[in-house]
Amino acid sequence: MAPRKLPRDFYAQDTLEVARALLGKLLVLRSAGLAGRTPPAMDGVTHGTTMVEGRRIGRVVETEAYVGPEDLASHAARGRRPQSGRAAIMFGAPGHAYVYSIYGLHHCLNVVTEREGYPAAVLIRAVEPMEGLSLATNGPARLCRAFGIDRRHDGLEVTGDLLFFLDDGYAADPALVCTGPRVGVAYAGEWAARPWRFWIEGNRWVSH
DNA sequence: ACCGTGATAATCT
DNA sequence: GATTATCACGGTG
Repeated sequence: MAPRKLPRDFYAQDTLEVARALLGKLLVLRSAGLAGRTPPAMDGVTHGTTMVEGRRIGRVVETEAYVGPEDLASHAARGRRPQSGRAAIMFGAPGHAYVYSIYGLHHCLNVVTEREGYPAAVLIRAVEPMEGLSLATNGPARLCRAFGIDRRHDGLEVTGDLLFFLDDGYAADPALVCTGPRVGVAYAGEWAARPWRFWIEGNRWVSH
C-alpha cells in the first residue's frame, strides 16, 4: 500500500490507543524547508563515516503514554504549574511535538494527544532505523540525537512536512505487543506501576 | 553501582 | 533576580 501520513484525528484519540497504534508506524524527519530549524548535524555532515541524508526514517518500536493532570509521572501533573512551563504544549491541540531537554544533554520527543485543554502525550522511546540513520535509536534521547531533534522542534505539527508519522501498511503482530511499567518514573508513586509502556517483543531496538 | 550535565521549576529574597 | 533541587537519560564500571 502507498504510505499514508497519519492525520490530525489520529492523535485526538485516547492516549493509550495512540501509544499502542504508533507501534509499527514510520517516524519521518525531513530537512527540506527547515530554514532556521536545521539541526547542525543535518545537512552534508557526517556521523562517523556515513554521509547523512536529508531524510531520516525509523519504525516506532517502543512508546510510553503520559495521561492527564493526575498522572504524577507526567510533566503536566497538577502541582507543577505545568500550564506556564515547558509542558504547556501538552495542554494544547493534539498532533504537535513536545520536545524537552533533560539532564542538560539529552532531548526526548513526545506527540501531544487527546483534546485541547487535557494534558496528554506519547513519548517515542525507540525506533528501528530504516533510512538516513547512523547513530543508535534504542532510547528516547538516543533517537533524538540520531534524528537531530532538539528544542527547535518543540511545538511543530507532526502532520506537517518536517516531522510526521507514516502508515506503510506494516502491522506489528498483536501477539508481540507488550505492555509494562514506564521507565525512570519510580518517583511517581502508584502511577509508576501503570502499564503504560508499549513495545514490540523481540525487536532488538527496544530500549529495555 | 555511580555520576556527568545544564535546563527547568520551585523557593527563596 | 538569586539559589537550590530535581530530572520521562545514557555512558561507564
